[in-house]
Amino acid sequence: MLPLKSIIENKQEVINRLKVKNFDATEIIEKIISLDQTKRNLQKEIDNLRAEQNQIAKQIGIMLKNGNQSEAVAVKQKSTELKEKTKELESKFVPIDKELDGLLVLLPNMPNERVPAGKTADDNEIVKSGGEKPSLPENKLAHWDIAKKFNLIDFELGNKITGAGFPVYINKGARLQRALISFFLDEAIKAGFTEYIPPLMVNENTAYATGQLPDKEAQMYFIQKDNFYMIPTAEVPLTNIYRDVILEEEQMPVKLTGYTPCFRREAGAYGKDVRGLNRIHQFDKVEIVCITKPEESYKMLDAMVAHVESLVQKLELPYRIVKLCGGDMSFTSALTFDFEVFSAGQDKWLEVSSVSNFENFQSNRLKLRYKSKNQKQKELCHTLNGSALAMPRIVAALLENNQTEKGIKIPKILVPYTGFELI
RNA sequence: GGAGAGAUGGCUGAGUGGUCGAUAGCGGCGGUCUUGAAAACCGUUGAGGGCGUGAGUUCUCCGGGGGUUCGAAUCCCUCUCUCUCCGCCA
Repeated sequence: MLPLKSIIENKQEVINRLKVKNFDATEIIEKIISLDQTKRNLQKEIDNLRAEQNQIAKQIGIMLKNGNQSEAVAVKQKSTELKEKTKELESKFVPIDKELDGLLVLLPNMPNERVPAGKTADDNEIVKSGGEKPSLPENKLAHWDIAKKFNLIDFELGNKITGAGFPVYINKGARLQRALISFFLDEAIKAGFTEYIPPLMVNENTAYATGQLPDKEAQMYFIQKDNFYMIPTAEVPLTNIYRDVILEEEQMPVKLTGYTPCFRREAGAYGKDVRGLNRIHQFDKVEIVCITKPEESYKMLDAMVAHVESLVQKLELPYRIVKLCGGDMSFTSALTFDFEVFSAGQDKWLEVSSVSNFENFQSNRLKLRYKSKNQKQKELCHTLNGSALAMPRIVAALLENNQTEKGIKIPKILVPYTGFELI
């Protein structure tokens, strides 16, 4: 949620920047400004009335102490009248306040000035490529065939136990998965991140604070009986650790990491991208989350991108870094870099990470602030997060790119984790 | 799942209808003393909003929501959470 103050103060800039996200905010902002004005006026009136009532209540207290019963009764009447008037104003105030909130929630985050205009993923900007695409024989396989051939992942078994999109990992398939989790966590810890194992289900407040509610309700599994949501990403519980927190300046930057399974309903997903591991309902991911001072968030974004890059490099995967255009960015992001790895069996680039700076958009809802050392003022922090990394597509690319006559070669860096060099 | 107790400021913990945004202790910050530090002493120390250039002023907040009252941290209803005992259990 954009802070109201900055919307009012930089009205034109907000409108212009949101255009990059193909969002016309003109009307909403006009409405917000006028509602805010009405709200303030009402609040002023209500405050004054309440001040008067408080005054009277105090007087009555003193009168009764002094035994002036009759005097007190007379003043009570006055207060009752004021109270009715206040109630009347409040009944106007509440819906206005709600409407204002409802409108604020509709505004996406402002894209950074570096974000290119554009409508779809085709307008994204490839900022860097690395690694080399493998040259595979004609009879190369896609990962779902490799998984079957070596009995690594059983998709049908998942259908039986749960349903489509819940694969079962077996033997070296399972061990490879576990190796990757450990490797990613170790790398994050080396880079200064603190590991957490958070809950996999969250309550409504938590889901709201990171923006999954009301926006992406359909994406989450919901446990009706207890009112819990299954997390779609570790970002949700990890970031919420810092909900309603006021940090000291020297506590920043905060750097968290955590491995969790992620659960996504993917309602409406269909067609070509859903085969094998490409899009599933439950998958494993190591997430990194950072909290910084506003002036340091873009430096941190660069560091996070560099960290993720080092991971795909160590795994010897061909990759490219993509800067998302306004039209392809998420609602909450100000600047996003996606990482894609080339999966040679399918001849496809697969998105394996998305690293974003949310600036103060999330902090505003989280009420995550810091107290600066010199000026005593409290200011909203900036939050960032990224996958480092998401397993299934990494597994897909590793299986596909490393297929040889003798079997699937495990990248050197992973061997200490897997305990085998070949599948 | 059953029975009971509780939720107060960074923490501990008072407060059961009238200057209570809240006693006290600890912690934090500033100062005196000291070569420096500790101790001791003095002072200061919650969050959010409105109005005001400012000093300031005012409103709201004692787990969440609702109610009673001129007036509520204090009474009533409801929800959530925590603790203790019993049951079940990795």
